[in-house]
Order: sequence, then C-alpha cells, then structure tokens
Amino acid sequence: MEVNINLISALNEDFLLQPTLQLAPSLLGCLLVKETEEGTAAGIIVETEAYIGPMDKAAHSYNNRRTKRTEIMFHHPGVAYTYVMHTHTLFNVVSGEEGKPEAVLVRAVEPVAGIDLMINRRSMSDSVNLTNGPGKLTKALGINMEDYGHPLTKKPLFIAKGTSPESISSGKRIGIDNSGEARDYPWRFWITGNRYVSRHQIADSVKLLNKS
DNA sequence: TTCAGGATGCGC
DNA sequence: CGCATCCTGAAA
Repeated sequence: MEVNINLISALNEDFLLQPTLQLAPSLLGCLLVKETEEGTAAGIIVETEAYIGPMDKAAHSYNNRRTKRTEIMFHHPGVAYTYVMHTHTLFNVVSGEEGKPEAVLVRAVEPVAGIDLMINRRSMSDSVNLTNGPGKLTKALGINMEDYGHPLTKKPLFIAKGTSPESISSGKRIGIDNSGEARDYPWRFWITGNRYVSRHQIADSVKLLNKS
C-alpha cells in the first residue's frame, strides 16, 4: 500500500545529532524520502551500518583521512555523504560531532511510495530486489552526487519519522573483509526478519530490542 | 561461481 | 600508472 508522503514531515535535526552507534539503529523504521521532477519516492529504512573514523579501519575517514570525498564527514552532522563505488552511488548520514568524521550507511529500504517510479528507474519490477542493497536503493530513490552535503531535514532529500521496529538485530558489517580487526565490529543493524534486508545473517547476529 | 564496470584515493 | 574498494547484474 502506498503511503501519502504529503502528510509526512522531516525529522528535527536533534534526532540526527545522536551519537553514531545510537543513531544507526534509531534510523531503522524511519522514512527516507527523495523528491524530484519525476515524482516522489520513499522507503522505510530497514538496514544501516555505523562507520566511526578515525579509529575504524573500514571507514573512509580512517586515520582522519580528509579528501574531497570525505570532507563532508568532518562537517556538521545531519547531512548526506554520498559517494560513488564502481558504478553505484551509496548514501550515508553524516553523524558525530563536528570535526569527528563519522557516518551511518543506509544499506536497504522497504519501498512505500513512488513504487512505479522506482520500478522505472531500476528497470525491474521485483519488489524485494528493488531496494535491498545500498547501490540499489539510491538508484530507485534517485539519490546521486548532487545530494552530497544536503541537510536531511529539508526537501528534496530528507528523513522522516516512521514506526519504530518491534525487533532490531546487529552483526558484522558487509563488504569490509580487508579491514583488519574492524571487520568484526557488530555495527550493522537491521529490522529483525525484514525481507528487504540486503543479506540475511544468522550466525553471530544479536537481537538488541524486542518489544512485547 | 566469476567478472567487469568505473569513481575515487593512495602509493610507486 | 597499478591496485583496492561500504556494489551489482550478467555470464558461465
């Protein structure tokens, strides 16, 4: 069922100023919304990962590495950090205090609005594969490098409050096997059992929250 | 399962 | 210049 995005308003900035390891699971259940001339598309965030430079070998900002690409991570939190890997754009929320280069990667969303638009952008109609990966969701939502540095409290790209998940799990992050000890940090968070999660980890996953 | 695509950064 | 990367779709 499609959600009417006109009834949704962006989160207050305060929400995005939470410490990174608190923000990453807090973003689960929130809406990620992108408005373009083609229309509006939105998804519920179902999977995130925390990256905490400079001590995190898996982070682009490891060792305070400061380049044109990572520059925005050193700025005020609550803005978009987009970057291109191979042929795909990945979307992160800059977090941590100003001067601390931290971010939360959004790895998967569940489509809730503008689904036809997402299907057109992705040239495929399988509802699960539409947005179940960090490169897939940016293409479906129309997020690109023009969004770099955009404050996520404002149109056309913003995060809105949704429904908090019944259960959250955590485990190792994906795709960082060459990052030394950081490869095992349990900084990946997902909505337990959600079918739009990019990979279904069973071993070593930990359930963090289980409302009754 | 392997592999290319191709932006970005780093080291030689 | 060569190589690696927070990935993905197509080929084998």
